Amino acid sequence: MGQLKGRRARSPEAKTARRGQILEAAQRLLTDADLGGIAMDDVAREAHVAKGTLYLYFRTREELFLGLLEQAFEGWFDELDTKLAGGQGWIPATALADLMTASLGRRRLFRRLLAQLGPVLEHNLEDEQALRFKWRIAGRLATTGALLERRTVYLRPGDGPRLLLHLQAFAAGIQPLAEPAAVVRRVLQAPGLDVLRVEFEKEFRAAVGALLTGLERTN
Amino acid sequence: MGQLKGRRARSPEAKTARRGQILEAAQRLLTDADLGGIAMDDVAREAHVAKGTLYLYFRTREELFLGLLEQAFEGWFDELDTKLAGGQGWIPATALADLMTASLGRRRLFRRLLAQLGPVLEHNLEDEQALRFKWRIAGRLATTGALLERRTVYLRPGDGPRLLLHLQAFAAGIQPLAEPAAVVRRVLQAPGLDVLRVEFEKEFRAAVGALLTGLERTN
Amino acid sequence: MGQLKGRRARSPEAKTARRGQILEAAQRLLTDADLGGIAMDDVAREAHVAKGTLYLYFRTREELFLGLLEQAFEGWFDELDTKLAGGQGWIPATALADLMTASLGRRRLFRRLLAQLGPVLEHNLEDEQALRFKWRIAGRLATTGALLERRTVYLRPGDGPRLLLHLQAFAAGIQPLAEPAAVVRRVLQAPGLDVLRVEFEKEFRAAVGALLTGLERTN
Amino acid sequence: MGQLKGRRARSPEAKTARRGQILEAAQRLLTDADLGGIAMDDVAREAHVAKGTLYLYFRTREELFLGLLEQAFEGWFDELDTKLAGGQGWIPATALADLMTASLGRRRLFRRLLAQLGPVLEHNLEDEQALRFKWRIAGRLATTGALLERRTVYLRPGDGPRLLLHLQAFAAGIQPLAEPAAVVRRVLQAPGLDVLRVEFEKEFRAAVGALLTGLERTN
DNA sequence: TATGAATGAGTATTCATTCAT
DNA sequence: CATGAATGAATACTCATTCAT
Repeated sequence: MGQLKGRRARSPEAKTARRGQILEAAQRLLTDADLGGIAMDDVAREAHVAKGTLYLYFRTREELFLGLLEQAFEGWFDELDTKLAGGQGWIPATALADLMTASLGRRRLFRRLLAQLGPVLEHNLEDEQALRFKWRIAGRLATTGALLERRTVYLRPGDGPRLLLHLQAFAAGIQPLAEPAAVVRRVLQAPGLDVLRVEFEKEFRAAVGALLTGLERTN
Repeated sequence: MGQLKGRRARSPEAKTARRGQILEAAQRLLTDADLGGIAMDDVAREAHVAKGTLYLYFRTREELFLGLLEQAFEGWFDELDTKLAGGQGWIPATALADLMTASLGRRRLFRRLLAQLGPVLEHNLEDEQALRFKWRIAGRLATTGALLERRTVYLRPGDGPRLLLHLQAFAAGIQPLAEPAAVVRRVLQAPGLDVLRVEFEKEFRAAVGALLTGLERTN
Repeated sequence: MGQLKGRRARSPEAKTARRGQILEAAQRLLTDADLGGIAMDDVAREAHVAKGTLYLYFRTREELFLGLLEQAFEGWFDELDTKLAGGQGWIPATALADLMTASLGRRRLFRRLLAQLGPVLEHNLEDEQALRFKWRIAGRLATTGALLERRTVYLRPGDGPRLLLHLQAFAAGIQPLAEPAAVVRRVLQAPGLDVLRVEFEKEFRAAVGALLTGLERTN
Repeated sequence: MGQLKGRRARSPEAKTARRGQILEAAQRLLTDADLGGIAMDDVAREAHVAKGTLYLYFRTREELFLGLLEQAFEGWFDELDTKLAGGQGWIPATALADLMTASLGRRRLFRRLLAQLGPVLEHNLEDEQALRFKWRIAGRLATTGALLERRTVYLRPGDGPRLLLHLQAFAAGIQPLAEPAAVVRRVLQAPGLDVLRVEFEKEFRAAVGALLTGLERTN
């Protein structure tokens, strides 16, 4: 784990640890606050690190939070890989829908970051960082997607990664409806607005269930 | 229509016209720039209006852009209503997928705003404004959703509005992938990143096609 | 009285009435809010008049509130004149101190405006307005001051107006201590800050009592 | 003293020095301009510091200027303490009036800030700041007031602090008459307005002289 | 490496005043 | 006279980023 608090990080491991320490701090803050409401100052304070130190590990604010999203992506892919590689036989559409709903339902931070990817996170990045990120995602998409294809009948070559992409897109799109801003949350109590009171897992499961069923029946 | 250029807007129609003039200006700016990159100064200049005038028609920046989104929503619902009320008989899943893909494919601004709804737009609003907006959406969701149910066999009561909600969520989620920030666009040229080079209509059609097929076969 | 609400003010009386209507509105607002917290919009609304109308009767915001102060000054002088001209014989120092304390103690608005005279009110005025105001004050200072001299033994020629000037200055100086801003009011609850918890009438009476006694004994 | 010009202030002393540098700049500006006419931009420029730096040392504009007033208060109390503790024997009323007039007569900035205390300075403060300020004042009021009581026969216990409070209130009240806004200064040249052409030291001395004489004769 | 003081561009919002109707 | 849209100057404050120590 490379325990360090105020010490200097000289070894590569120590540096990785410090990087992680910062990301964890950011993650903690994001549990309660919106991305837009978190300043670098806050992250530094939460990480028990000086503000300047942040910039030793991340070139920009966006890179920092993108790092968080990357981590979240990895976690998701890891889980899927485990689940998919662990089992045997074909996974029926409904089971897969359940699996996906569960994995994304649990990952609130992931969903929240996902929803900010385009509007916020992918700005102010060096080409290099953006490339690294995209490469990483593409790679895991390929791997996990392949795994997905292997465990299903209804996914044709190339459909695995694509499905994953669609799922995360849908999750990103549902998220703001499921966890709206404070004003909206308050306002949605009003009668007649039931349609807009959305629960992530319910809607996600429904839509993804239909989608997978559709693929199953078609192919 | 209350044509006015530099004149003062005294009549209700003239005021509505001026409001529209501002919204159009904002819309024009949004074609090229990100929401985050547009200052009130810019809108004022583009609308040939003083900055203070903006605040005569919109209480906050967010309200202004939310107004734009509302307009876009209305436009979408209008089109769907026309299409759905105009025809006869049941619409098969594939036809509906085509219809939806077309209507959303054409509405780039709508998609872009949709993607910013949660992260940006729904902050700094008065309860009153938020409520008005949500009410409006809920109302049209109900109407158009009902129309949808009437023209399909596979949509059960309540599924119409819900489907619309899912579609816009999916559109919002796909959008940032289809039109990423400049850095990302550049970077995606790299080989091996094909999966991430996403075209809105293609992906949307595929997913929605499957989804509707799924519903069709299930119900 | 020149009853008018939305009607036009053509006759001089009607115009004066409308002017009064505006001043009354401003006065009403000043009861609860700080001068700095009252916008021309507010005055207009309270006076049931359009904003532009305000500028038909007062050239600037400052002139409006200076008008209020002038009115308050007149009221004060009127009262003093009545009291002083009404009685007979010499007024002892203590009686005069009581009289003055009472008359200023009752005039909260006057005191509040007085405290803003220099910092705020006397800016953004045309020479003409400033002159008119000062002339008016000087005139009444002279009259009432003379009255004061006539009813006292210890005031020598010229001391009357001067005393009045000193009294209003002291009132203006005490006022912010007696009615501090909200934060301060809250904070003054803390123990050890008793010296700063000031009651206007008490302090004013004490100081003025001593002052007048001093004059009485000296002259 | 922590001499620094463009250097960074890391040590506590250096930080105090920088704070002082900012206050001095504000002070310099206040010599010619009204509080209301001084923007944070101006202070920053005058202090040769970036605007943001101001907010490293003062939370709000009000806090900055309140800091100035506090400093001025301290200076006044310091002088009084020196004068009062330095001498021997009882101070007669006239001598005390002279002393007070001199000390306040010299402190133009103090008087000007004093006159703005209520209307402007004590807004937009955190409770903490307000409390600190009031505590400080109360403390020095107590000390210097006690000193005052020790050197006089006519001040009874508790009258010392109170007298000081009255004196500064009177100074604050006279100040705008003695140094009115430009318009007024111009206008006061007119004949018949002699009463309003006020010289601080003269009026202050007269009133305070009487007041102290009154106390002397009474007690 | 780490620090945290310093920077300064960036901006939404307010509001007295004007002027077209 | 009255109205109330329109104006646009004015400004405190934030915060990502830099850089002296």
